[in-house]
Amino acid sequence: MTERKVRVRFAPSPTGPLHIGGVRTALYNFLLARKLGGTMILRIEDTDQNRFVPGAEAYILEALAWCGIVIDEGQGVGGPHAPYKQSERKPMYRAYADQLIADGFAYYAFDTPDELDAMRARLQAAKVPNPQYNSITRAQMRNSLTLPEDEVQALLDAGTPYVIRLKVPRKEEIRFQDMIRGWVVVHSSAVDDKVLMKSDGMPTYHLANIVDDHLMDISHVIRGEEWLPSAPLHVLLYRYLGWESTMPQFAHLPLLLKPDGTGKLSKRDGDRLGFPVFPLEWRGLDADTGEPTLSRGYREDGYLPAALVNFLAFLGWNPGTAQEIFSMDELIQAFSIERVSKSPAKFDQNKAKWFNEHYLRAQPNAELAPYLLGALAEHGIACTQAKAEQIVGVMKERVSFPQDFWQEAKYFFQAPDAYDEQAVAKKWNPQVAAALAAYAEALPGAAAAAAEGLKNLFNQTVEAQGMKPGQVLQMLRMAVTGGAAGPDLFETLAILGPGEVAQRLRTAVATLG
RNA sequence: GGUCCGUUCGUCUAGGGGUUAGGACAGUAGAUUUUCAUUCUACCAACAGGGGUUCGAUUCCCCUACGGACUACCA
Repeated sequence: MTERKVRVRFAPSPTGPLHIGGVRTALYNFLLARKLGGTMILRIEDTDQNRFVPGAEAYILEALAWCGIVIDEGQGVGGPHAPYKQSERKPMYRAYADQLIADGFAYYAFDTPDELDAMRARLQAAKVPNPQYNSITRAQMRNSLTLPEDEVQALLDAGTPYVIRLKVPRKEEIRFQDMIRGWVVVHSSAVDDKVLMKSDGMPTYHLANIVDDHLMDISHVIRGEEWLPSAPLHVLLYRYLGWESTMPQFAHLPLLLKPDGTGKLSKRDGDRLGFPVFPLEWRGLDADTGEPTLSRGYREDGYLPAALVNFLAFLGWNPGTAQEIFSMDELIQAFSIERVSKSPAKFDQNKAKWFNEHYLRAQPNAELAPYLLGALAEHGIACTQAKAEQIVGVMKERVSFPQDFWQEAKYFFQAPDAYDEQAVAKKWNPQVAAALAAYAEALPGAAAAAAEGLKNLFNQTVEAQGMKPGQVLQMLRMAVTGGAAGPDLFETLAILGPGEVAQRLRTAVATLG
């Protein structure tokens, strides 16, 4: 096999927000391109004007960028094969359909929707196992294969609506090699005479896809398994167009399934099970009611892009080693299509969360601080970058998502307005109160405001009161934070500062007696 | 219904004709921690079923079951 430049493409339809499965497809394309020193192309497949959704294209671009999937060429970045949007390439497709007709591989069909329905109904009534427009049934339909030439011409001249269909042979074995599944063989009798050009003059996905992949010199087609059934049709198109020698290699990715039960993961599953199926939040309109809808996004739910990417990469692929944590660069190094599994993967929120916790803990405080700062700003609370970094530093071991910072770290900014009743009932008593009061008095004079100094001072003060630190510690935390659990207590006190701590202790002692 | 694809712990998966079938997530228990969390340790848990081939099959082949995708002038 001759060496060929690796050029892969991700070709979504702008019919709505990009599904998480689509993100994975894009990711695998990107990984392969980078791994092999190739080019990653983004093409927008918007041949169905009825399903166009405003904002979907911008969403796709933003989602990919957020994930760190870089587009080398295509929509949004340009390149030698522009335009990269099929609606803008419309004039290019017709010539290929004409070529197919001229070569006897395609034909005009004038059947109306009603006639097509009637045909299917007839076939179904006759218990034909697979009703379709094909090598047999086309003989009874109104097309350029059955109609006299002059009549066809007359219909064309009269502007009668028509489509162009592929003339699929009656008996032929169509085979191709899939990089993931090996040889796939389909008999042509199972393939119908697919519409290539619609009556509105737009190509269908099938024609546009093959023409563009050829024109853009695509070397590998990596797409979801839902395309496997139409791959034989695509092979036929490459052959009839005379492009078989440069036909890309196919890889059909296993599907992403619902976490429970069975079936393809869908938007509704996310709503039902309470996790996002989209990378970014999406505001759309309900297809049935037209009501505005809001779909959650991984970004808004607090997932770090690196965590999502790592998680997604492992849904259907693994390196064959024990390593599970991979940066994008490491994924590029380790990735190979051969190690993509054949079987579909169920979506596991627990694993996604675990990845996120891992990346959160590995993230530098300086990069985490903005999350807390943002929430503080919303509540009108001022805070320095340095203090926010300190807080997220002690908090990040105990949260799953950045937005948890505010909820968990509230007490750094607001004195508790209530105390954990159970803890109070169990451990609060006059001696404890006295010890805490003594600590409050000693605090302002603390030589060092660092955790270590505060701890020593606490131990000395409590022991001077004739008690053991362990008897008072829990109540110290409770008096200062209101709760019974949290990060290292003296680190917490250090961040708060001796003055604030003393103040809160006095309040607690006054309140609880 | 038809065509195609698939099937290892609850989940993601490794493995592969002879293995105590490995790892991770989740779950459980313990250690550490003033507490919670982290961390560490241990435990729990799988080759869909039936036929072949073979000295031997979870691994190769066939059948069945189950699951999925597709079956539009949607992609």
